[in-house]
Amino acid sequence: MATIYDIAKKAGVSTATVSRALRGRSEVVVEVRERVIEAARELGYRPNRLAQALTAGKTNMFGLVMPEPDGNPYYSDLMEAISRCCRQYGYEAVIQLSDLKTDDSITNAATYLEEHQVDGLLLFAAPMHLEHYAATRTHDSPPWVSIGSPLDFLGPTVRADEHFGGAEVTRHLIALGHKQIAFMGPGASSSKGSRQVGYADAMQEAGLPTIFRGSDASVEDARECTMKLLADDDRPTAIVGFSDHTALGVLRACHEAGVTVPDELSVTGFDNLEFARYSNPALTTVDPQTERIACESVEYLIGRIDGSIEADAVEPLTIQPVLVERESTAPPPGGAC
Amino acid sequence: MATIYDIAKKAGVSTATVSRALRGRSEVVVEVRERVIEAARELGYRPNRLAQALTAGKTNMFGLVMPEPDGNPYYSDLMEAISRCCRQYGYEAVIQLSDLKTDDSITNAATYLEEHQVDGLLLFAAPMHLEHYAATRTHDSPPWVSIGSPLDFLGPTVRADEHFGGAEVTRHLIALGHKQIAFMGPGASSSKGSRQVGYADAMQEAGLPTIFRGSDASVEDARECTMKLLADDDRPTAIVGFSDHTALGVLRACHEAGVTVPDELSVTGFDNLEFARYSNPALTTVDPQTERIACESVEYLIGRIDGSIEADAVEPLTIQPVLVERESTAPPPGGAC
DNA sequence: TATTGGGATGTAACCGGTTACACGCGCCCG
DNA sequence: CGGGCGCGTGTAACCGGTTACATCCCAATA
Repeated sequence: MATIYDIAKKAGVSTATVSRALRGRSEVVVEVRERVIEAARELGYRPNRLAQALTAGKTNMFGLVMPEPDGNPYYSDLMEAISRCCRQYGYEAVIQLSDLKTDDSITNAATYLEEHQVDGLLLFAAPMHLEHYAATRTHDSPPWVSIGSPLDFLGPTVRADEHFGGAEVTRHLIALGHKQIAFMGPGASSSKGSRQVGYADAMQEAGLPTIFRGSDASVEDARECTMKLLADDDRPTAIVGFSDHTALGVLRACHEAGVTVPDELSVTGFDNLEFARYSNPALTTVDPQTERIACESVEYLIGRIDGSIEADAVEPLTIQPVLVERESTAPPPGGAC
Repeated sequence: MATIYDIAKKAGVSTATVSRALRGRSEVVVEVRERVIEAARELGYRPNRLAQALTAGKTNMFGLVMPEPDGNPYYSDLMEAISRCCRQYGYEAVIQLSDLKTDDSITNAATYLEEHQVDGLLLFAAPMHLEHYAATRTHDSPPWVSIGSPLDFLGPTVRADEHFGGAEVTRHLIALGHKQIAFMGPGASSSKGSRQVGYADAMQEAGLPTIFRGSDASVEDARECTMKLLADDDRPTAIVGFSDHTALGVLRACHEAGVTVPDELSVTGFDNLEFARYSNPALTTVDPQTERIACESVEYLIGRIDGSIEADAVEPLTIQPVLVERESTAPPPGGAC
């Protein structure tokens, strides 16, 4: 590759002048500037961003650590939103996918990005991963923010109010007259702010018993667990899905079992993915406002960098999700009993 | 951040020795090596990959340029496959999303990655973007390969045999007895190897007329165009979707119009996304073997780098996709007439 | 005319690493 | 006892840029 030395030789000036000319510094006289630019063009010069970043001490990149999507389109939504928002502020998002196998999975991915001198980090991960990461950070680590962590995690966070979302969708079902409402998906999460707890709190508020089923967020698990649930004698009249992805498995099980949604069973999701609008029936779900979360978290990093936000201002920012009513919910069979 | 200079001072050795010790070179005596490593640990040292890459002339990164997913989960599948495969070979994938607004969209994204000194580029893009890119490359550009470009594009390419896939799914419908089969999605593509042409060729082979509908790959467009199509007096008995994403819109339109799939209408997709297995009815589709495409293209780049593959060995590698029969296809209503 | 000032340009240090080469030391051998 | 060898380590150049500072030149001013 051509370097500024090649340009300098060709244009008969020093590298300092080349650098100044290319960066549009005013000190360079017009005639020289044009000579330099012409030489650069002829040589097909491309700046080496590594070298630039090394001297500048700044890469204009933000690192995004997130799980491998594994078929769940939510992650491409998130990625796209973050990427777009970074660009608005003159940054590029560098994405690092991470399996979540061990406690230090996220930390490793983040460390890799830090070694690449990203100017900030966005972490989409579970509390335990975040705790591990936070514990390993030092004062000279770049600013970071956790996205969407559905909990009382102590640290800089921008998230949807999942508790509210979970409660809201549950209340929607209760208002329709449902009394037996199951939650399908990873339920063991103990964190206070989660969708699961939102569901549980809404149920308790209404004096109804909670029913947790499912072990992970996969479609297949949701399908299988729903199949079992539907075979029960007194099966629930509504299922709250952990995510749209989970709800897909639920809907599929209903189809296989010949159960009509929403006439015989109501189903809800969470994420408002594109397919939720087009599934049959279209899915009642919760829109977590991913675009807003993305922007707020990027803006937080920008604030940290320009100094307008202090490192210890850890007030988590919570975005209110909105309920999207569609076709998959209706009063329970036999009317609101 | 701590640098090797800090370590050198702390351990009482030169930076050269620090570098050697940390990289595990044998020349360093054990006692010194341990002293250096201990100092590094205490200082929380993290190597600056920018500086390393600058001297090494190598970043161990591959750039992936692909369109903004815009709700289509195919792209996260692709991204994940590529990312995973790169890692197997000791590389990391850096993803750059690109809108496809202008001819140079892809070129700009690729240039950005080249300036970051990626060791190779994977481009997922349309022929016109690739032509533009190829035209701007010079001999000192890093090796690159186009992925999935469904055509007779001249240049290094790994792709699914989309023509075969399109033809295969069409033949499947013909074998079931369908005579009026429409293609839904962007149809104007003139490139020889596309799904569209596969469909058209299979129809012609059987002496049947082609019916092209739809203008782009969006779900909404597919839904609207299908609605119109279903209102026709002699509507088709089967619809070949450009992608699973498109088929989603088709299925939705059927649901809205009260048309039962597959009893009254057969529908097929292309991509074999996860939701295709769980949609109602489960979608007959074509699996493009994304995992294999990803691996082959990464291996091509590796080959170019280690010199085992010549730059002008442009024989495009074509992967045979496989038809996945599920529930959305059946003989036409009234039997095979 | 000598002085001052300021603009254009070059020199060289620096960012954080890697490594070719030089050097010093101890050991072995003739 | 001297020369050669090899090992461990340090010095300094280098990767490709940016920029503080020095320098030079010319016009304006006293």
